Amino acid sequence: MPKKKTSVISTEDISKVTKGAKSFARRIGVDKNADFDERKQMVLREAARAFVEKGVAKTSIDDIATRLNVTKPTIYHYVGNKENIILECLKQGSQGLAVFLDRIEEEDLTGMEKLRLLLRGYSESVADDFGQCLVSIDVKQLKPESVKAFGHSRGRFIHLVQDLIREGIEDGSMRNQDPVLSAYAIIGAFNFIPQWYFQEPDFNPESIFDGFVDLLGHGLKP
Amino acid sequence: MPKKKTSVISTEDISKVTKGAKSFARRIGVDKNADFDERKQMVLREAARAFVEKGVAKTSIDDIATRLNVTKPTIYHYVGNKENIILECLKQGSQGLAVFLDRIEEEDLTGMEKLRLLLRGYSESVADDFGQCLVSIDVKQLKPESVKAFGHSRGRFIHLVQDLIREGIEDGSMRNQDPVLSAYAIIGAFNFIPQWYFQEPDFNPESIFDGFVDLLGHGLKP
Amino acid sequence: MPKKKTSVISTEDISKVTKGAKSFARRIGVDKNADFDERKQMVLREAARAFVEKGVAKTSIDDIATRLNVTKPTIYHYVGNKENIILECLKQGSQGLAVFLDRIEEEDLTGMEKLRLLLRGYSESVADDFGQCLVSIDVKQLKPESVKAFGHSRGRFIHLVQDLIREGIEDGSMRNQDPVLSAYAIIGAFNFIPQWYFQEPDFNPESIFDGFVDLLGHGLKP
Amino acid sequence: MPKKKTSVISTEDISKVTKGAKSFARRIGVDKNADFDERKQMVLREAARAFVEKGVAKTSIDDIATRLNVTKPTIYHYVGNKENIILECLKQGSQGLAVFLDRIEEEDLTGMEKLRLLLRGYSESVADDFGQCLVSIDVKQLKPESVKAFGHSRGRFIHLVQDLIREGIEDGSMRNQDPVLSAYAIIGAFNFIPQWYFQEPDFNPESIFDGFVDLLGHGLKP
DNA sequence: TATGAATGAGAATTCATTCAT
DNA sequence: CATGAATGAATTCTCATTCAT
Repeated sequence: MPKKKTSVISTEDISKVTKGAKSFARRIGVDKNADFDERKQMVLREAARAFVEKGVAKTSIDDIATRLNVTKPTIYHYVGNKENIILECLKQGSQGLAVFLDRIEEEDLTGMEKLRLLLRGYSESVADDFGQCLVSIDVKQLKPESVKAFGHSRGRFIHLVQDLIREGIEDGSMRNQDPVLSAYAIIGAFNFIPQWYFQEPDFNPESIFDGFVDLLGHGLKP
Repeated sequence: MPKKKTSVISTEDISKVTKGAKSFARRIGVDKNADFDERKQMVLREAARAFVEKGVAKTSIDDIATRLNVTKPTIYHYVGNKENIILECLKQGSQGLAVFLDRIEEEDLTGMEKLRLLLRGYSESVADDFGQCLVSIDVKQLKPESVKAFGHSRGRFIHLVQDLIREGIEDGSMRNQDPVLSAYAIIGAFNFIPQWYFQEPDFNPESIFDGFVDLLGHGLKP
Repeated sequence: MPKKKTSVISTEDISKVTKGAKSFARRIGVDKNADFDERKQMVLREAARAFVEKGVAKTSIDDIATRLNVTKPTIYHYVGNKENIILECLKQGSQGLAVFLDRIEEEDLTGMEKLRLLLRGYSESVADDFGQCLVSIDVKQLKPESVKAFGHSRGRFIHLVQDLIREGIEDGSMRNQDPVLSAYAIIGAFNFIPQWYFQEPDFNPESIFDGFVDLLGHGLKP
Repeated sequence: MPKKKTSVISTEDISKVTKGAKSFARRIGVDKNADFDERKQMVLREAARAFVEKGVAKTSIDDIATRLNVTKPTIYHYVGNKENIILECLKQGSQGLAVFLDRIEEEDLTGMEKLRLLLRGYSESVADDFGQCLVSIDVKQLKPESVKAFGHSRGRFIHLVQDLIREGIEDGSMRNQDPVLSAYAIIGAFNFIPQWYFQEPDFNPESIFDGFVDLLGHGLKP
């Protein structure tokens, strides 16, 4: 059970980055491009955290800069503008998921098994800073164009869950039920995680996944 | 199936309010009865809608005023300030629920029956303008004091669901499971409704409730 | 000969407005709309002066506000945004001219007489705050859309001068010459006025007009 | 008739510079001769073009750097700061003229002949990148000190034209007229050239000069 | 009551400029 | 010589809020 719940997954590499972030120190002899990308990543990660903690609207660029011990223009140096920061956070959140999505579509499993796999990925994803952005940032905050540019991934995920349920019903691994409603119910349950996760120290992604799968698998009834 | 999905429940009273709202500024004289409280309610209702549509952060007091055909100071006259508007919307959202909460605690039913009743109330609640505020407004947008003042209701609801599950397990109306996780899963599923509700014209509160109870009751598995 | 060269034309009404501008005082009992328009006009006039004195780029909204003894948001209250201020100044500059343009197109005169009339109008126009904006603000400062929205008037003037020269050549009131080049030369001469006008206390619009017409009419040669 | 109107006069040397400019950053080694002064000149030339195209205010140091395929600090390395760049561009613009000024003062000609010579020089000057800066950059953009340091040249030119007119009147090569106003009219006409030059592909410095001298020499009237 | 006017406080963004490497 | 990084200082614009009428 992690003490510091900032990011649960792959604690090692992130903490490495984080440590760097604290000083934002320049390391000499490192490949320039890698350096830039690494720092950009620090900025995005810190932004993601701020967004999750305070909400996008209440997070000013200055806030992010202060957290990183730099000044506003530095942030702009790496990420362009706020809309872009949000978008990149969302994108990185999606990418975490995408890995699972791709894997699932390839493998040869029953609908139920696939969904299980997907939700396992989702519960991990939701524990990551970017993953939390993905589920907690309200798309209404973005400009319509950005929404469109991004909306795709969200839609893809929803449809995939629906399809998996349909698949499961067909292959007999699931009960007959409304795939659309069930999909929304499941996704809603998972999206809600970041909103209580930090107040419940007794759970980690694994135990959450287990509990959710238990409920969603067998239902409330005896 | 409602055509206009602005608010599905109790369409009658709402439309009454809405009609009033449109001519708000010019109603004086015509409808002297529209006293302070009634008008305050119009302001809040319109604010709630704006919040749901555009998000709290992107809704300026001016936006609300414009929707009501009045000017900013008028808004302040009735509702004090923005923080207060949000708080009142949340409160009214809670009150919709509270009715059910109270009823449930009184009646003599199994845990499962009570939860069912509660969720029926919740799904209706979630379809109302204020109810949607309740589930969609991020408490992070509020000042810490306000959060504390309000957090109560949200907490109360969560705990109630948890308790009902515990009750259900004990009285045998539910399977043995983690009450905390199950509660969060259920609430998450319902809270998510407003985020997709308007894009799915095939469902109404009733059918959603049925679908959700079906899934949450029996689970995905056969 | 005006002492204060801020605006030469219609000194009376402008000074009246100007006096008001200094205090930006609220007069009671005045028609609301007129009030707004009047104040908007003060803002624009002061902006125009600032633009001419310091250049558009070096004139911040704050500068304009300070000149009027108000704060930035007040400026926005009346005029929307900077681009708009510039545009309105240009528009008002054009309108000053348009009066002459229209009159000229109607009357039955030789090309030379018409041109004379036009230039008389132009030399007056150029002495007004807005007229100076018209000739001294570089359109490159504006967004392409605005340029297009406005470019019209500038083009119209240039073409009119060209046409009048063609007309003059045809009706024998002018020597045969290149209408395009002559038009540009004439307009250039007049547009340049604001750049030296304030340093030459010995001239006023009338004497400038006379001198220019003398030169442009008879040429340098004996 | 030149196809590419970037700079009409002395196309050869300019194109040489231009070619260099494009590979500026990578030229080291290839062309070791491109010493400090030469590169500084490239920077200034490119700056001048940018100023003319987009206006001083809208041209950032970064813009200039990008055009040259280098980074901002490189610009600073060669030219110190923006004010200085502008100043140098103006100075070089003046120098183009100065050549003519000096020549004219020496030769033994009538006022009219001298003015003709001067304007021939001016019309060429105005077609050069730096010359265009000279006539199109608003001195208001500069700091007062710089204005004073530079204002001289502009003044010198104006006074020279006035003097030549006086001379012409005295020696009988010109009609009697107001030398001050005539000077301003003439200079205004020429200064205006860069503002329409690029939209009128049918004219080149030579034909413009001819047309202007025709108008200014003989006047509009028959 | 309702309004127009005005403002303080911030927020995003840009840009000239410097510095260590 | 050239660069990436970083910054201070503006600047445009927005918004919640107040107040006199």
